[in-house]
Parts: sequence; C-alpha cells; structure tokens
Amino acid sequence: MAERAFLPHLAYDSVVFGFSGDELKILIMEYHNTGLFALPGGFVGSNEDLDLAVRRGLAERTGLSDIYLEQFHAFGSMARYKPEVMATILQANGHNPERDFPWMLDRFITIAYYALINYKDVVPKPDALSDSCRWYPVKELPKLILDHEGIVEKAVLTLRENLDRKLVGGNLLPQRFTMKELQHVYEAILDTKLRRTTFQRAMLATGRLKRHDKQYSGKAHKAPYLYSFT
Amino acid sequence: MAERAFLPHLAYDSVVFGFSGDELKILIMEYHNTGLFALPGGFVGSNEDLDLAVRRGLAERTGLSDIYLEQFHAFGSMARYKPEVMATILQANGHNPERDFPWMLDRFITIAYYALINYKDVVPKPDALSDSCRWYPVKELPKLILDHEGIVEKAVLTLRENLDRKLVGGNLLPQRFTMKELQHVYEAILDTKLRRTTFQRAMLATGRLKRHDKQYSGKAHKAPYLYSFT
DNA sequence: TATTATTGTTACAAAATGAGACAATAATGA
DNA sequence: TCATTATTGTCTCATTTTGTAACAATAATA
Repeated sequence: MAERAFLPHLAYDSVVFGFSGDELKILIMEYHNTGLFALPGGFVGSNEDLDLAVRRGLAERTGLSDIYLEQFHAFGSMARYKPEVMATILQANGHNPERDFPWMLDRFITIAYYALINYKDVVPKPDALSDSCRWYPVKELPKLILDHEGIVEKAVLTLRENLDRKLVGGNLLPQRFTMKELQHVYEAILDTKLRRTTFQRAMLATGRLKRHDKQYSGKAHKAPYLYSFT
Repeated sequence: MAERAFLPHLAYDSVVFGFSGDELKILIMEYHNTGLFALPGGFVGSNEDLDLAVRRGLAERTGLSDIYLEQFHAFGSMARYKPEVMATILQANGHNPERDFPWMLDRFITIAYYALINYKDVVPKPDALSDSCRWYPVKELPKLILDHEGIVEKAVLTLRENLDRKLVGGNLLPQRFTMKELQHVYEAILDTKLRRTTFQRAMLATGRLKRHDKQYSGKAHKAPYLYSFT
C-alpha cells in the first residue's frame, strides 16, 4: 500500500468549551455554501500520536497550545456513516469527491475530546472547507451533522461528572478569578443555581485554591479576593 | 482499494472482570510458544458497529451474550507501535507475517472496553493464535505485551469511579446475592475494607435493591436475605 | 435448651451540608 | 464627613449524612 498522510477510517472531533456572558459555549464550524454545521475535527497522521493530533488541530483553530484536553468517547456505530454529507461539503467547495477525496467518503470512527479554554484567549479560525468557526451557547446550537449533537451531549455530561472530581472549572477562566466568577462557571456547567456560602466553603475546603490580592472593581462594595488553582 | 473484512489500524481490547475467591480477576490470553500474555482483543468489521464488534468477540471468548460492557478509553500513542511483537506471535503460529498478514504489522489504535461478568457463567476459550485464556487476579498479572498493563490500570481506575455512580457491582455476581457477597465485591474493587453496617445502610438507601427470600447456608447462625438489583 | 456465629436494625456521636445572619468593606452621594 | 448601598467573607445553628458501636433476632449445633 502506498504511504498515506493520515490513518484511514479514523477521525477525531473536539468539543471546545468556553465561558462568556455567564453561558457555556462551544466552537462550531459552518461549511461553505451548505448550511451544514459541525464540530471542529480532523484526522490523525499515520505516524502521529492520537492525543497530539488533537492538540495540533486545536492549536490551528484556537491559536492556543497547552490547553486542557480530555478524551471522553469513541463513536463507532454504522448509523453515523453518511457519505453523502461529506460529498455535499466537498462539492460545495468545488471538489469532485469521488475523484479527489475518495477516502473522505469512507466510513469513519471518531474519537471525541473536550477542551476547556479561556474564552478571551481565543480567536477562532475556520479551516479550508469552512466558512466560519464561531462560539455558540450550548443551549442554542444549530442543527449539527451526523451524530455531532449526541457527541456534544455526552461531552456535557462527562464534563459535569468531572467537574468536582477533577476540579477543572478553573480552566474556563483566566489564571486569576473571583469566587463569584468560579461559581458562575459551575452554575453554567451544572445548569443549576448554587448557594453562595456553601459553594465558597466547599471550594476553599478543596485546598486547591490560592488566594491573591483583592480585585477593586470601582463598584460601591467590598472588593473580592482573586484566586487561582494550584 | 479491495474490499477488506476489517477496518485497518483499528483494534479493540477488553478487560473482562470476574470475581472469585474474594478477588478481582481478569481474563488474560497466552500466545502459543511465546510466553507472551495479552488482553483479549480483536478487530472491527468494515461494516460492523464498534460496540457490536466487542460484544461479538466477548461472546466468542466467554460464551456469554448480553454482558455489562463499557468503553473507557482509546489508546493511540506511537509508543505502543511495536510490530515485532505481532510478528513474533504470528511466526510462533507457523505463519509468515510479511507475506500472510502484513496488515497485522501496521500501527494500531485500540479502543478499550471493560466487561463485568458472573465468574461462574464463563468457560474461557482461547482463539486461533492463543494457547489459553485464563483468569488472573488483578494483583498477580503476568507481564503483558505493549501497553496492556496500562490499559488494565486505567480499567480498574474507571471501574472504581463508576462503582457508586452506576451501581455496577452486582454485575460481577449471580442474579441474587447476599449483602456480604456484594460487600466483598466492593472491597475487592476498591482494594479496601468497608464497615458492614455503613455499607448495608448505603446500599439499601440507593433504593435499587430488591429483597428476596432468605438463604439458608446450613451454618449455625441467622440466614441472610438474598438481594437483586432492580 | 444453652451456645455460637452472623445478620438486620437501632442508637448515638461525629462530620458534612443547608440556610441564614452578620460584620467588613469600597465606592457613592447627601 | 458620614450615612447608604451592594457585595464579600465568615460565623452560627439546624438538618442531614456518616461513623461506630450496641443489640436483638435467628439457624444450626452441642
């Protein structure tokens, strides 16, 4: 068999979470002239670590290296095999799918990751096939291709389960943040209101928060401390 | 490209947990004339659901269908690519690897599952390349090929995390079991002693246990109830 | 019929959590 | 200057959950 750049039949998709306006958002791509929306994804180089392939793709789309990334599921049902979707996307970009990219019409098993990033650090960049790469609130997603909506759903569920266990909430905020900001992140992820005092006590009890200087907001009230995770 | 039976570069491995003699055990295969031990695994048919491929392989090895199965991680580093291992196994079985099975020398990404089964229901069966398929205590495994020891370790950690959250302990026991048996399963998985009364209270509080008739053991003491999960 | 080992339940202490009160600010504005 | 306002950090107390031990109820045995 000839050398090939990527492993056949294998892809990854990434659910990139950001936090802005007290909402949990994710990056969604739109393909040129199709009205089709999808998770940002990519392929794995024939001699490339799976994890590194995902980091590479994320770096290209967000400009960020060194981001919090976690693999959560591989999706491999036959039900997700719909070659006509990829054919539509390729045709809309002026390609002849069967002639130019026959391997993209194959069946794919995708390994899904979620990433947590500081919203303000990111300038989303689309790829060659895509029109745009934009933030959408998790609660107001457009219709996505294939099983991507199910992938997002599982990502959110996994993130919820890992929130307390791995204390990952801070990865959606700048290095230093107030207790209220952290609480809003938790509330957005869990989709529920939390009690301020109980939350503060629980967070401090983890022993993972370092307290820094106060943040003076210019508002007429006590200034909150800034915290960071250790 | 010619039709092929299996997706290239993709495999699955299964960590099959059983419980016997108050120990947590897993199924390990030994390859003919090599002294090499490995997790039971297999390949995914070109038109086969990933999950069903794993169930098919498990059914062949355990004789069981309808078992508790959970995917927990895909392993895809380049460090796990050691074609000489598979070459050794094929040669020991009288094959010429390069000529007969060149694709088995390729790089593989493996998707790992763990299964929980009732030890007594299983008669392990090796496959064509294997000598034996036997139970080994998790704490006394032989040296395994490639990254299979890391796969087992991650399986155990995942099982521990899921134990309370998904109440999966009962899948390692017969349909009906005593509270003491269930406690022993928990103790084996968590590798720690539990307090009898606290455990009993917590289990009953889940509301997922149904109480059946008593089990008379012939011993000189009160007979325990049998329970099943709903 | 007393003894033994084990089980299911209860009782009480200790710890964790829920819910509110309260004092301590930063700015504002009379 | 000094009361006012909004928010923060902490404390208090009630409630719930958990840790620990005691106790009563068995099945078989001697």
